[in-house]
Amino acid sequence: MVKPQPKTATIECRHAGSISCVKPLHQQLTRFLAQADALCLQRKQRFTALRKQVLSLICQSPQPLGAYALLDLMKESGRSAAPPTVYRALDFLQQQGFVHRLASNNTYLACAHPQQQHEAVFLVCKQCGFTQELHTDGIYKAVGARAEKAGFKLEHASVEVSGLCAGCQQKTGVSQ
Amino acid sequence: MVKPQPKTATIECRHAGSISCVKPLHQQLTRFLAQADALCLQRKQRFTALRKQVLSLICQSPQPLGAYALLDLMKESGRSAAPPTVYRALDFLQQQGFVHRLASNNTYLACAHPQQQHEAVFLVCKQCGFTQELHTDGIYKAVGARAEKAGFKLEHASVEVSGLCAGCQQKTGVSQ
DNA sequence: TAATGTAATGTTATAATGTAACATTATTTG
DNA sequence: CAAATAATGTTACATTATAACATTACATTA
Repeated sequence: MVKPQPKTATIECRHAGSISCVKPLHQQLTRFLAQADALCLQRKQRFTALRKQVLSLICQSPQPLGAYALLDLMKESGRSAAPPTVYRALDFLQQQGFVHRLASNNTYLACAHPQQQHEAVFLVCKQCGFTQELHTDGIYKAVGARAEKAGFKLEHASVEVSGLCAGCQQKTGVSQ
Repeated sequence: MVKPQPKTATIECRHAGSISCVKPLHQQLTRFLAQADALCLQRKQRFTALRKQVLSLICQSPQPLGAYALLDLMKESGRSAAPPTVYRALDFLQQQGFVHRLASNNTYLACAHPQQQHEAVFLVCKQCGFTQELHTDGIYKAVGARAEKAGFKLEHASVEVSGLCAGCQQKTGVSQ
């Protein structure tokens, strides 16, 4: 996938912490890494160079990255790496809530709100790959209520939406 | 508890067609296949022996099946098959809306309501693999509204919930 | 600080999932 | 029937992910 350059997210919200969801994450890289560092310290987890590099690469990418794309980037930057290395780092980063995995296309992206537990909705543009993370209580409440009604104990819910982002609609939608 | 439905003893929900969402699909196999057959005829699509076998196997499984599990079942039943064969059949069945694919665990399951276009919510038990397909307008309306607000043109939404089904909660949850 | 235990990473090999490309067979249509 | 199209067979390979074990880094404490 992926050719045209993505637009940036334009979602307004007010979360704790120093990361803004309005500004693209790669423009706040230092801040994002510092926050991860602080959270690890607080949680007595080790934010090693490897983990930091992986998070940094994901953070700098305009689109979510696959594990092997990540591996290639690591090699380019001089660090030899094999699949288990990157998968382990990804596991850690997911556990800490710093990245999410998109099951619909096997990619990973930085989480805009690593401070708190949350569930998110992802809007994945099938044209350019740009992915927005939305936080919406309403949807998860509805899912939770529906699950409970079915006697099901919800542990994790994943909502992934495929379609066209605003930018790509303009580019491809005019002819129709 | 299921509300008593008006008329036709075998149909216990309000959907068009002859398939009940209350009764397990494998207990209505013949009917399910007949319906798929009828829909294909109507749509001028070919419901070949291969496609029928794949749908039948999926339908008979209590849990969603992976493509390679399906392949094994086909081999057991005497038909030699290679991956592209089963993937092509799955593609067709998905296009016709007879099966869904679960991205969260790369499996396929029969659709309880192949008659109409719909979006579904899947409750996947991480213990036993049993998966329920729910239809809930509310959730999809909420997702759609949220996407629209973000200027995103929704084409497909996938909602997959992981947790414990009622049965497995009893088995594993007693100590708590 | 040396000894020890644990966590993290390196390394090799392989499993699991999915597709490209082209050959062959079956079905439909002129 | 011939020709076109659709479906399936077949080979090879791409992509995604993990198992198993070796090594290194870090932390603890005697």
